Amino acid sequence: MDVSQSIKEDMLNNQLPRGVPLRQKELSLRYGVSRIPIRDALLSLKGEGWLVPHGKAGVMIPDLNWKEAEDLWLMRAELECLLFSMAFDRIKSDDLTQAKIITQRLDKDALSLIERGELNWQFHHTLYRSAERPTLHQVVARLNIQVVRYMGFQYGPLGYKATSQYEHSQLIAMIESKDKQAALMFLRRHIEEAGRLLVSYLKQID
Amino acid sequence: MDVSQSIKEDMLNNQLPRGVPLRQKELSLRYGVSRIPIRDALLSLKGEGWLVPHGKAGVMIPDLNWKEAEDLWLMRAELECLLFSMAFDRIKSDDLTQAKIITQRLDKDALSLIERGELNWQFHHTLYRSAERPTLHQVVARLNIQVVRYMGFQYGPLGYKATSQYEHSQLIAMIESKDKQAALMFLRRHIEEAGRLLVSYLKQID
DNA sequence: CGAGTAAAAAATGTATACATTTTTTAAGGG
DNA sequence: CCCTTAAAAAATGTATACATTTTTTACTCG
Repeated sequence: MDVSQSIKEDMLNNQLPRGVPLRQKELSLRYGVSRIPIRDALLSLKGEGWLVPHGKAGVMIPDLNWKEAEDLWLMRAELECLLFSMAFDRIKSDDLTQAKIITQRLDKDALSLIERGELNWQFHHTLYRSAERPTLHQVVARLNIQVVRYMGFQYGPLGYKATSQYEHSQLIAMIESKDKQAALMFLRRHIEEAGRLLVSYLKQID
Repeated sequence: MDVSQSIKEDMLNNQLPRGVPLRQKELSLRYGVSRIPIRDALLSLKGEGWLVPHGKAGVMIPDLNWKEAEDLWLMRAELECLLFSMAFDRIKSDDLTQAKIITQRLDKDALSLIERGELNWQFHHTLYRSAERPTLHQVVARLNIQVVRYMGFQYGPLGYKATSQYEHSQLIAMIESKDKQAALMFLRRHIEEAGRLLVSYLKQID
C-alpha cells in the first residue's frame, strides 16, 4: 500500500501523536522505506490538509477543534448545496442505483473509519458528479477529505450512523420524486445538523 | 529564491508549456538544482492547484477555461462574503489603515502579475482576518491563489485595473461608515461582476 | 494500412550519502 | 533564578546513483 494511505489510517486510529512534529526518520523506520517517499507523502498530505506546518520546518497532525469543524460544515453546506442544485436535473438513474448500493454498503458495521469516510463521500460524489463542475467538485471533495478526521467522534460518541443512513435514503427518495426544492433544503439541513451536533460536542469536551 | 516560486512566475509569464507533462530533468537544469527539490516543488504546486496530474505519472500546467473560472468566482462570492460578514464588526482601524496602504501600492503600474496577485489577496486578507476563522480563511486563500492564474486576462485585455482600484476604495469607505449590509452586497457584486466579465471573455476566445 | 505487442528508451520513484538548517542543551552573565 | 547565547546534536534539505515504472518506438501479424 501507498505510504501516505498508511499514514492516514494511522492518524485516524490515533496511532500517531498530535501536535508534535512528525519525524521523517521515525516514519521511514515505521513504514520500511527511505526518507524520500516519506517526504513526498508528508508534502502531499500537507497539501490535502491532513497535516499542517510545525514551526520553521516539519509538519504535525493538527488538533481537532470546534472552530475548524464549524467552518468545514459551514462551507460544506454552502458549496454542496450549490453543486447539488447544478446537478439535480441531470442526475442519471445509473447514479441513483449506485447511490443506493453505497447506502447498503454503509449499513454494514464492519467498516474502518477510513472506509466509512470513503463510502460516505462516494455517496455524495455520485449525486454531484452530473453537475460536471470539476473545480467546484474538487473543492467539495477536499472538504470531505478534511471532514474524515472528525468521523471518530461522529460514529463513536455521537452515534451518528443510524441518522446518517436514514437521511441518505430520504434524499434518494426526494431525487426520485424530482422535488428539487425539498431535496436542496433537506441536504442543507442534513449537513448543518450534523455540523451543529459535532460542534456542540467538541465545545463540551474542550 | 525558492524553486516553486520561480516556477509560478514562469507559469504566469507563459514561459512553460501548458498541457504537456513538465519534465523533472528539464526543470532541474533550468533552475540549477537537483531533481529532489524539483519533485518537492511540483508536489506542493499540485497540492495548491497550480498543477494537475498528467496520466499515470507526472504533472502538467492545467489549461485555463471558463468553467473553472466560473466555479472559482462563484465560490469566492459565497465564501468571502461569509468570511467578511464574520469579520465586519471586528475590523480594527489598523487593518483599515493597512488596507489603504495596499490600495495605494496597487495603484503603481510597475508590478509583476504575481506581485499584483499577492497584493490583491493581501487587501482582502486584511479585511477578513479579524474574523479569526483559520479554516474558512485558508480555503478562501487557496481560491485566491488559483485565481492568480487568470490575472493575465483581467489586467491585460480586460483592463480591469481601474475598476478594481475604485472598488477597493469604495469598500473601505463602506466599512468606515459601518454599513454592513451595503458593504456585503458591494463585495458580492465586486466579485461576481469580475467573474462575469472574465467568464464571458474566456467563452468568447474559446 | 492499422492494431497489437515487445523491446528500448526515457521518465519517475527510491535509497544512500552529504550539506544545511533548526532545535536542543548547557554554560555564562545579569 | 531566569534570560541570553553559543556550541552540539538532531532534524530537514539536497545531490548522486540506482530501481522501477511509464512511455515511446519499431516490428509483426491480421
